[in-house]
Amino acid sequence: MLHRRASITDLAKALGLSASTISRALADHHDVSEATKVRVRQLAKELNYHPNPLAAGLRRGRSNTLGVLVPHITGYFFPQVIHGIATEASAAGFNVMICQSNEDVQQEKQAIELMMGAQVAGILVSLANTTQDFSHFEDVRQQNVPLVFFDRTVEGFKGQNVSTVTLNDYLGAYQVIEHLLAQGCRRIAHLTGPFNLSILKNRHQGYLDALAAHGLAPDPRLTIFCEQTQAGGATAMRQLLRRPAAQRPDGLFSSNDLVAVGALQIAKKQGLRVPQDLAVAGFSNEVFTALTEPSLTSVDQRCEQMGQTAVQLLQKMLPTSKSKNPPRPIVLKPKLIVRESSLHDGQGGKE
Amino acid sequence: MLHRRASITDLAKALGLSASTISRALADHHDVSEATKVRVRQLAKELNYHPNPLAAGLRRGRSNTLGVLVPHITGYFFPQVIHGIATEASAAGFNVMICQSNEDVQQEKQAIELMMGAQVAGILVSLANTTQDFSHFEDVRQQNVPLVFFDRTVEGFKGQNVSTVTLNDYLGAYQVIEHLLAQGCRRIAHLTGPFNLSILKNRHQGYLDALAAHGLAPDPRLTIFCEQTQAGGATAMRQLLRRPAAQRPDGLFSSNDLVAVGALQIAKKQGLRVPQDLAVAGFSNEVFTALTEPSLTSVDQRCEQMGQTAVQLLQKMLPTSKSKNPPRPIVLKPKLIVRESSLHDGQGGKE
DNA sequence: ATGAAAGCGCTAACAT
DNA sequence: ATGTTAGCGCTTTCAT
Repeated sequence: MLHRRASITDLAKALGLSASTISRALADHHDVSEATKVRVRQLAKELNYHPNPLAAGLRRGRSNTLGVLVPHITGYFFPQVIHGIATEASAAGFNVMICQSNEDVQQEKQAIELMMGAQVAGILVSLANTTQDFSHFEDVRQQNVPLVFFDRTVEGFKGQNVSTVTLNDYLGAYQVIEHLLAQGCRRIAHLTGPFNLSILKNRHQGYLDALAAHGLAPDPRLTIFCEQTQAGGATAMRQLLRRPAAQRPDGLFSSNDLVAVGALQIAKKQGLRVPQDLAVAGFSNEVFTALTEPSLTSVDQRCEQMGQTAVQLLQKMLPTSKSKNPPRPIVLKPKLIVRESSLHDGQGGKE
Repeated sequence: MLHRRASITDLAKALGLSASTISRALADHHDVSEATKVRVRQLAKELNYHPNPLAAGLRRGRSNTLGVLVPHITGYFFPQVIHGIATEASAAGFNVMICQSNEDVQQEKQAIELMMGAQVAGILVSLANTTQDFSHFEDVRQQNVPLVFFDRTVEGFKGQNVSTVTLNDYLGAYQVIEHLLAQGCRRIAHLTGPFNLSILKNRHQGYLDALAAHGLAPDPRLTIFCEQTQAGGATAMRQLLRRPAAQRPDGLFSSNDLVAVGALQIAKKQGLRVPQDLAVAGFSNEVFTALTEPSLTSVDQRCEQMGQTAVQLLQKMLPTSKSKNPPRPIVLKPKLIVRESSLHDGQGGKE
């Protein structure tokens, strides 16, 4: 038994063939005789031969691994997107390598280097929320490695082999507001966070436009910027409830589910009935939205579909693909999930 | 500007030196003159040189990447462990490559091959719950690639370079039961799942032994095997409540938080007061345990610490390490987190 | 202090 | 249908 793994030359020697024939046989190349192929495959199995992807990658200048870079893998969204990516990639014969930036540009940079070094066939990225400078993607673009930004993208970083998949956040917010208005709400507050990422800006705009479209002038005092945590939501809610009765909201739209829960808990603690006195909706359809009391209306971000779509876009940009132009950006449609927290009559839970 | 990345020979030519000198200079080898090192580093920067890890790995037969293989990255546990791994690995100069088995042995096998092919310096695995056959780890062992099993491990797969980190699940369960008994519970039910993974078996044993230690004979009818989902918990609870009053539990310990929530919701719906009529506790300290009403008592699994410990064990098994014997298995101590669902007096929330 | 040469395992252009 | 040759980028002995 060998200590090292069997290599292609081991097979070649054992069968009295050349390395190239072995290589071709294993690749099922058309001009290798069937008999030889059988012998090669047979021996490969016996010797427990596994091809060395490093050597192949080095030689070919490209591997069959896709790199995925996300800010983190906590919560519902990113793991689900990754699941979609993994499924689609696997079906297309790709391996997947996952890295986290921990919302840190420096780590984002390192991860990109790691992936480029591994000669990945393409890269799928969702940006860290602090990323302002994109020089670390220059290399990727220059070497024509296909790049897909998903969910958290950049304006102004275009290229032949660069594309994007996003959710229509604007529409998601718009739908929430229309739903709350239909439930009879007239003073709808909005909890949001910093606007560096366009996501939150777009949701805010959807909120404003939906109100305007229904003839309601948005009250700027009802948009509250808060920390994107449960505590942040609690603080914001307390602040809202300290105001004179006429200035308090009868509906609440939070751009973040955890923030919504924080607000929900304070509202209940202060004696408000949800949804009767205050209808509440969040964004992301986190797992726990189904577990709170009342359960929380939210917006599903089509996570799996986003992952799958991202891989499909990537494939269109591979050198093997015949499409010439960079694929157009894809924008997915969000799905409003109505639950108890916003449904004035009925039991909620329906979709 | 080059299309391809600058290589070591590009630097060599440009400086009139040999490739070996460049290699040594970049590795800060002691017998390269300081002057040369400076020139090399300078030019490397100018040409935006990045070493090619594939070539280095191929040559050295080992990379500085660690492979992490988990069943999935949903929920709280695995992402947190991975975070611990990533932090510790990064501090030690390792890159991390994450793969999922999706609880499927076949995918587990593929991922191991991918990692071995990438010449990882070591592998950290938590097994798929269906894994019975371990032949895919034979290769890893034979080539002496350090292997650490965490959380979900195997009995009977030992080796010079194989080690384990687990949680003391038995103790976690034991502590839960002692806590419930202290709250006055006398008939404590246990919701659990299939025993293929030793985790659930150990928690069940902790449950039994804790009762016995306090002079209570465990009633086998109070151990319910159910699907490990919210729905499974709901079904189990309904089943328990259909029994005559004297046979119903006054305490409930679920080996899974989601199952606990399902049970909790049914109990409330049927008019039981939690914790007064039924004290409830789960296991894993999932994020949502703090968000339910009442909030759910659970057991923290020391996720981050588990990840860090796993990397430390791995380092001890690297060829560079001086330790000779395989490190002893590490067993971490769980931490009971008491919340409202089990606290008969007081408000809970303390740890 | 530096260079020459060999080779890790694989593939692909160019023979035959 | 198979072999020969060269080389991907790097490290490492062995020279000088």
